[in-house]
Formats: sequence, C-alpha cells, structure tokens
Amino acid sequence: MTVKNSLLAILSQEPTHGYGLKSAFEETTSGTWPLNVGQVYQTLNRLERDGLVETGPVDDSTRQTWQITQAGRDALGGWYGEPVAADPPIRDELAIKVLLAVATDEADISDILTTQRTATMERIQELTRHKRKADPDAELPWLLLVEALILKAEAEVKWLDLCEAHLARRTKR
Amino acid sequence: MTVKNSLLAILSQEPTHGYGLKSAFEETTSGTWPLNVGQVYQTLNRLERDGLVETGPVDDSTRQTWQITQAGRDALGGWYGEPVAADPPIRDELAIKVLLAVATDEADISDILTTQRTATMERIQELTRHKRKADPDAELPWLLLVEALILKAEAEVKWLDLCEAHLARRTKR
DNA sequence: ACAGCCATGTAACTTGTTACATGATTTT
DNA sequence: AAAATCATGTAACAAGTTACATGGCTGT
Repeated sequence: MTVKNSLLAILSQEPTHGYGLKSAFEETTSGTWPLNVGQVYQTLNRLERDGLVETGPVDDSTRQTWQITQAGRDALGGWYGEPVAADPPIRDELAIKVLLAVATDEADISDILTTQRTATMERIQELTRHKRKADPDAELPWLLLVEALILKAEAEVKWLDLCEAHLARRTKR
Repeated sequence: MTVKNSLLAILSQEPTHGYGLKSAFEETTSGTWPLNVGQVYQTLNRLERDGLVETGPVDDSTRQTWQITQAGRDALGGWYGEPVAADPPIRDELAIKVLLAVATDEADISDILTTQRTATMERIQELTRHKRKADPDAELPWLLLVEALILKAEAEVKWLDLCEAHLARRTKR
C-alpha cells in the first residue's frame, strides 16, 4: 500500500507523468528508497483499475499525465488519518530470526547477535556522519529521515543487548 | 523470505507436517504474528520447487511430513549468518508518510503526528502491562518479543517528537 | 449430535519487484 | 558520436495472503 499511497500523495498536488512520479518519490525520500520506474507504471494501472487515478492531459504534447480522482483523495485522506497499522505488528525479520534461533536451540545464537550488532553499529556511525553534515534548513526531510533511521537502529542495538543479557542469565543457571 | 526461512528453521530440528509448522511458528512468536495454514502449504511447495525441502515419512500413517535438505540447511545457515538487510533500509511506512506530508505541504501534518503518537503511546502502555506480567523463566521468548516491540515503539515516539520540534522551528521563522 | 480444533490442499489475488524492449532528449 | 538520463510500457516472477472446499478427530 505504501507505494500506492505515495503516488496518490504526489498526485494530490498536481497531475504528473510516470517518470515524474518516480523522481518525486525519490527526491522526497532523499534517495533512501529507490523506486523502479516500471513499478510506477504498474501501480498506476492498478490505481486506475481501482478508480483512484485517471489519465490527465498530455503535457508538452508528449507525456501522458495522471491525475487523482475524488475516490483517490478519499483514500489518501484515509491513509493520512489512520495511524500506521500495529495490530498485528509488521513482521520483524530480526526478532523472528532470533526467536527461532532461541527456540530451536541454534548453537550460534551468540554469533547471530554479535553479527547483527556489529552491522547495526556501523550503520549508526555512518548515519551519524550524514546527520552532522546535513543542513537543517535546506535539507529538513533528509535530516528527519536520517534521524528516524538512527533511532530505529539504536533501538535494535538496545534490544540485542537485552537479548544477550537474558541469555547469559539463562545459561548461568 | 521471512516465512520461508522460518519454516526451514523449524524443519532443521525435525521433520514436521504442514499444520505443525503453523503451530510451531505461532508458538515461537507467541501468537504475535499469525500464520495462515494455507500459506504454509504454499510456501512448502515453493521450497520444494527450489530444492530446500522434500517430503519425508508419513507419521501416524496419516500426516505427510516435510524435511529439510542439505541445500535447505545451507540456505538457513546463510540467513543466520547474514545480518538482516539494511541497504536500502526496509520501507518505513510512517517515515514515508510524514515525509510526503511535509513535501506536499499537507495541512494536517500536525494531526498526523498527533494521531500516530497517541496510538503508539497506547501501544506502549499495553505492551508494558504484558511485560510486567511475563515470567522471564517460563516465557523468555515472549518477554524478548515484548521488549523488542516496546523499544521500537519508543523510538517511534522519539522520532515524532523530533519531527514536531523541527517543524515548529521551521514555522517560527 | 454438534462444536471446535486439527489437517490438507487449491484458486485467486495483491503488492512489490525485476528484466526487457524501445526510443527520445540531453549532456559530454 | 557516445554516454547518460528521460520516458513509456509489458512480461514475468516472488512473496504474502485470503477464501474456499473437504474431511478427520476430540471433547462435551
């Protein structure tokens, strides 16, 4: 749903052609989430099928633009109005992996935790470098995004530490 | 990939029949992530197609079991050995939503942040109740899971606060 | 007898994604 | 002239998910 709603959000501003949607999405997310153009056209067809967008005027007499319909605006309003779903929480690959490793008594559980922590801490370092370089006036979206990624990564490291503590405690007895 | 690898992890212990895989997965994740049985059979067919599992003996002379192949063990080892992918980071619906709202100058950006924070804080309260009730000896996986969800939710709230601070600062000038 | 769970399986569908074919325009 | 980017579109596939059909077993 994320890609669909994102395209609707961009189209809610002005009619846009396919490639323009790709560019706008990647600009807005500062290149963090690349979007294959092919997927834009696929998604537009699906949105049209569902009556959320329709073809608009041809700009420069070459490019086909798409525009949002009222149903599309309603759907977008619904997306903005509802908190992101947390029930059931979205599948957390790391949590599932660790829980399965614990449940199946996978020998290398400690290795798994260490490997993940190393990777995540390196990531935090890199993100922090980006954050220091970011200009909060000119690049507010980029800064917000970097901060989101850092906070997520930090939460992950905290959890990995908790896991180790629990497991060490369990092994001892 | 998560469901596929999860089934491999369970099968790495012992051959299991379809419904047993569903039960084992839900038990391991303490019911947090329900798994439709139909999906188990679908996934088993795909794993068989890829040579990662094969049909095993029929237990009780009624139920068809499945067992992991060497290729399956290799794939599972790869999953355990690699940190979960962070490049590009997995799509964060909330971050994308907020960034798009900022970029398109969506009027209700403050509402979006408030709605999300309210929902997430309620979630934290509920999770904290679960955490207090959990017995760390008998229910270690459940406790770990609850802690993961709490840490994630807390990071989300922190980020929402940061967003508001940045936006307030921007509006002022 | 009936409800509820255990159990298997298939069909259909959604979302996301990549690979490919094709060509115009722009930059070097 | 070559390379890069802009631009559109289709085919095919991967992964997740639901709905449905079907029947056995178990406890009340």
